[in-house]
Amino acid sequence: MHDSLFRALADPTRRKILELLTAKDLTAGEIAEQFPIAFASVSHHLGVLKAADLVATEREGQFIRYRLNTTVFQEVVRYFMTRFGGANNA
Amino acid sequence: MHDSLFRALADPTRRKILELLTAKDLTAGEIAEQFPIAFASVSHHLGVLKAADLVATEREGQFIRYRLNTTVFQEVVRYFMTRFGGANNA
DNA sequence: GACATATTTAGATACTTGTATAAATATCTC
DNA sequence: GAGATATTTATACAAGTATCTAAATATGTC
Repeated sequence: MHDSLFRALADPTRRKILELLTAKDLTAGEIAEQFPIAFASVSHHLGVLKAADLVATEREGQFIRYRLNTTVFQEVVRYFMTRFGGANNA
Repeated sequence: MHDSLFRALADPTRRKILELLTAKDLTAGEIAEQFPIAFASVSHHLGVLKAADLVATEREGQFIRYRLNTTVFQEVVRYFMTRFGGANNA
């Protein structure tokens, strides 16, 4: 269940994309500009992030705007807090 | 810097190992028993977790005991809290 | 030191994945 | 609808990885 989520977070380009989106929502092109790789490659990463539900999209005319899905991040934090955040073994 | 950490978390077997270690410290053999894969494969996963500093080891005679390194988990939570936990864009 | 147990390391293989280029789809403007 | 811009999808390929078996290392016991 968490699998696509953690796999999505495993790539540094994708984590960078997420960090960019914390500042403000961005179109696919605005995101792709920030990276030295091909637009299609960034698009692939965006697809992975979307499949993991880490981002959501909305079409705006020719553009597709990406935004963070903060709900899922809360789930990630909850995952770590519940499993690893409590009292530790001796 | 976080790279080995997130890559380590990307595999479900490794996450399961971490969860086992939340209950109590375990030897490599005790961990390996829990999985349907070869001992050597589990050993490989343990090596990845150790390289990511998610676990620490201590030799006990013939055995090697693994324990969680909770400090790193706190760093993970902090990563998410600082970057994605705050107020969101409109 | 020889043998048994515990664990890791080495080498091989199948699978996954990140990237590229090229083609396809979608929207806008004329 | 033709052409331009924005984005995704298809295909291919190189690099990474999860797993296996076999060999190597480390410790304990005799």
